[in-house]
Amino acid sequence: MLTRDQIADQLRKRIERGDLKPDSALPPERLLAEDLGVSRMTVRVAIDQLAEEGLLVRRPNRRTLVAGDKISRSASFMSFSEEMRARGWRPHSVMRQSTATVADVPVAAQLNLEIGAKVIYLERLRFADGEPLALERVHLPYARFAPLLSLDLTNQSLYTVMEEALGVRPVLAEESVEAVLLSTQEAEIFGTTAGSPALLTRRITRDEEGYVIEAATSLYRGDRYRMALVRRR
Amino acid sequence: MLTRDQIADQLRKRIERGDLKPDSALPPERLLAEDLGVSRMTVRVAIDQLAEEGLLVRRPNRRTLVAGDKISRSASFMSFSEEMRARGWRPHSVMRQSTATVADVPVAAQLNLEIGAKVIYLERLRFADGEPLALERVHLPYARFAPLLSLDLTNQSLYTVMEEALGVRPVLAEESVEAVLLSTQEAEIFGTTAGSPALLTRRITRDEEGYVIEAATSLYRGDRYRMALVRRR
DNA sequence: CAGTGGTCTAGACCACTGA
DNA sequence: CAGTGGTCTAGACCACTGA
Repeated sequence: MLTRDQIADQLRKRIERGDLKPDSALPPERLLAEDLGVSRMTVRVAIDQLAEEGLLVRRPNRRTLVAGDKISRSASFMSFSEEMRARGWRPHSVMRQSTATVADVPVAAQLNLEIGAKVIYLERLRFADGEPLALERVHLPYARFAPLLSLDLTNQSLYTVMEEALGVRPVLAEESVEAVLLSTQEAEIFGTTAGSPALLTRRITRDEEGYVIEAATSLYRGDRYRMALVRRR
Repeated sequence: MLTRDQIADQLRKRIERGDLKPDSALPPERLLAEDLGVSRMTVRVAIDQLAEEGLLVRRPNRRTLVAGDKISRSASFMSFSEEMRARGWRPHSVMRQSTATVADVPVAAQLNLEIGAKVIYLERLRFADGEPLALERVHLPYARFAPLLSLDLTNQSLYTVMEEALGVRPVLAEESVEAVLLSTQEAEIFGTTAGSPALLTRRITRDEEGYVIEAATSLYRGDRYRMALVRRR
């Protein structure tokens, strides 16, 4: 039996191959269901999934359209490594710090821990195509993530390691983004000049159960990085 | 018969009233369906809707949870006025320019028009609690939006006017965000100093049919504004 | 008017959880 | 093991679109 995901994959491939052209209409749902030997509801959830990704555009009472070329993909979040690869840049990292320490007031509040509770602190300088692009500072609860300290995180996505080694899936991130100027110290790390513009993002990430698993800040060079996102209404 | 939306509203109210407490489990879907006299599938789409908004947290094979207090709402986009009111600030605007002009190469590319096609240009300085916060520049296709030029947009949300006066609903926005420094001219408009950090967002907005309805850039003072967003994975 | 997506029903079977 | 969410079926009726 064909599942929702298999049907979505099939449609995705047809679009990528060009069988279904941008701005053209999809066949009627009832016809797709019959051709694929599934019920119409199953076709609908597959279409919903692709519409959510931005590949298809639903129009009430009219056929669903294949999205135009320029609509970019979903608003889901990616790790630094994933994002850089998606943009065609080669990522690598230098680990500057990786220690166990204790939570001060702001960190405790962000991670929902007691003040003084053990936490892990990671600081990585992240490169794209050999150039330093972002300085990332992450706090994690020690109780859940102690094993991370003995793993090599230099060139691995933190989210991938969390998932594969600890079975923890980050699913929701609340982020804020602001514009700041680089301090002398920060400029030195990037090899640029103090007072250059930079994007500072703060992120609180939660797992499937809604528990906070990470409080992170990332400082991106303003002259090299632009954040992209898709919003819906 | 109860619909998906009515069921979602009912659950939303129960959560707001505190009948359903944060971090507690929702009743089983089968029980809710029976109590409400609807089928389980209908209950499920209502729950999906609230989970999408961040009010509920689904857990496979376990009861759905009411989200904890701190999880913020959806990642949908808002107009400047809507966003300011949501943050508890009083918005107002000064219209600096509102003219018909012709599309140059970048504007034509963004709006999917021929070079030289007629477009509307709006430039507004936007205030929060009496302080200048953002400089917004918008291009719209003249063919669809000519009536806007004769309306008062000084203190109205552009999206509200589009919807109410023209029946056009903005539903999808592709945005990019970067950090820049204010030029002497821009600093003068804000009444601050050149070289201050600022957030520059570029936005392409589409209607329900996927047509581009707006190409906008907004320049936010970095010392006063922080962008907030929620990402999912 | 036929075509089409939006929504709903009343079941069914599955995989996973946790006592 | 019972409880539970995830997925699917094979229909049904509705409202809107556009010829």
